[in-house]
Amino acid sequence: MSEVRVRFAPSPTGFLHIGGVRTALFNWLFARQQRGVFVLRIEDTDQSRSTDASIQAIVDGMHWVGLDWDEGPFRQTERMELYRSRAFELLERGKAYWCICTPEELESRRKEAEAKGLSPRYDGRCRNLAVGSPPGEAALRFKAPQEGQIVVEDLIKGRVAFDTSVLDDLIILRSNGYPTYNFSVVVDDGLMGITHVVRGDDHLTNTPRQIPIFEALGFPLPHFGHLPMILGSDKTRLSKRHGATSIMAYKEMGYLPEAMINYLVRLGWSHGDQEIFSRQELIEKFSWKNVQTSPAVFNPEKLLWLNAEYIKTGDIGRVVEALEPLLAASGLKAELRSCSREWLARLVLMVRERTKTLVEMVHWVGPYFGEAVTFEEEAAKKFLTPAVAPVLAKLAARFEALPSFSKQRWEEAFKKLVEEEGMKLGQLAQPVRVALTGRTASPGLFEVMEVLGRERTLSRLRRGMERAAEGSPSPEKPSQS
RNA sequence: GGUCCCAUCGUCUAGCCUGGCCUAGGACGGAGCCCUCUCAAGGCUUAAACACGGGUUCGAAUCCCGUUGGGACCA
Repeated sequence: MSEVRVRFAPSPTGFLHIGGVRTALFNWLFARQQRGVFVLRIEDTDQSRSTDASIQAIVDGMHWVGLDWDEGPFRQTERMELYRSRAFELLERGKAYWCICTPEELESRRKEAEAKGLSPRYDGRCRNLAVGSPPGEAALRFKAPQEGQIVVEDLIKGRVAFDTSVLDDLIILRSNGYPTYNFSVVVDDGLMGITHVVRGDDHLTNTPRQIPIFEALGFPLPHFGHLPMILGSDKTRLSKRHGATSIMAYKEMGYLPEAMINYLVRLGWSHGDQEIFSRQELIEKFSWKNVQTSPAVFNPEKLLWLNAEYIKTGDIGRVVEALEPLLAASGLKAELRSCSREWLARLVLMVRERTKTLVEMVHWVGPYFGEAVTFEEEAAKKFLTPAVAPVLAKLAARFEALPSFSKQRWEEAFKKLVEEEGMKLGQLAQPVRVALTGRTASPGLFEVMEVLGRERTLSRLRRGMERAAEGSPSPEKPSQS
């Protein structure tokens, strides 16, 4: 058994696309499962705007989702001589020929053919001309087979047959000396010893064009697999209109890479009813047989759900680690330095089940840093009213009488006071919540106190009481009962 | 236009290869109820699909043909 070698060959378009990540993922999973080699190759031949920055974007994206490669990144623009020499080799061996038809001629003949209802293929005019050294502008064409069938045993689609009559003699080297896509791909896949070419569905019809080139070049034929496309909600190709398509945009939106991978792998692949997979499980269970043949619609809501799952059930250290840079970026650098990892983990543990993204988590976690609270005006206006100020004062006094924080004891004290005042639990809970967090929504009150600690709980309670005593600064009359 | 691919709830999918276990299962999202100091989470319940038409067969989501509808590629 020879070693499995697969590749991911994106073109640098400025960022790494979600569809690309899925293609990379399937290749990567197969490579890791088979203990093979995963090659990264940048297909930048006709990308005049291909820059180091867009290659970096691909590398960064791959790093973020944790898809590591064993060889590369190779750049096609650095391999031009390879393509040229292989093209000339085909010329020498009579498998390619110079075509001196000008683009204008080709265009007019194409239109003519179309008008007659024929397929607009190259008519092979220069095929038997045997042009020696070309006088000026000329392209090199491959002599495609003219009879029989080309059968692709696709890993995913099964057997697909093409009639060679649909193939024309395609250009392999343009008159400007640049190789065409179909040629450079074959040279690379052949030279790199790729055993399984797995790529997007959109290349399926390129395959019968490429197979004869593999053969002419004397390369062993790899296996082929064509993955169905990822579509947007309107069933058209996924694009910016459907939301973010760059993988890094999801990092910025607070998604965990493991959630991203889990979502993407289920888009076109399944293992029974299982929804959640660890990376190791994926490597073990992945199989081409279970890859879907039909396209899939990208569903941001399910991705969001998965992200929430990973946030609330994932390893806490891992979640904290992913959150920290976002916290630092939100202006909490100093606070982050002065708090302990244990305390931060407790805080994250407290809020994680109410946040679906890390960005949401940053918002949820905000009130627990620093001494003072920032009241949300609406919340303060509604719940910190003069009427509750005395009760808040009593509560603070009772807590203060307790020597140290105890969740249970404080809760008892709280409930006792509620009872004595003839209130409902919620009537006091909300003002206290606003006093402690500045907001109307938070984790359980006593958990909040625990994370805040005795001193901050007390001082925030007093501050809330003051604010309540001041009453609403606006002239509006409170209308709530 | 030619060639090729595809078709199960709104979406991701199981089942299809190797017909009967399918009055079609799971998940997201939706609806309702429960829990509840708020917000979540959680629990329970529920609506929702085999594109259509022919065949083959005792029996078809599953096999065959066609139609329709999507998509890709070549220009």
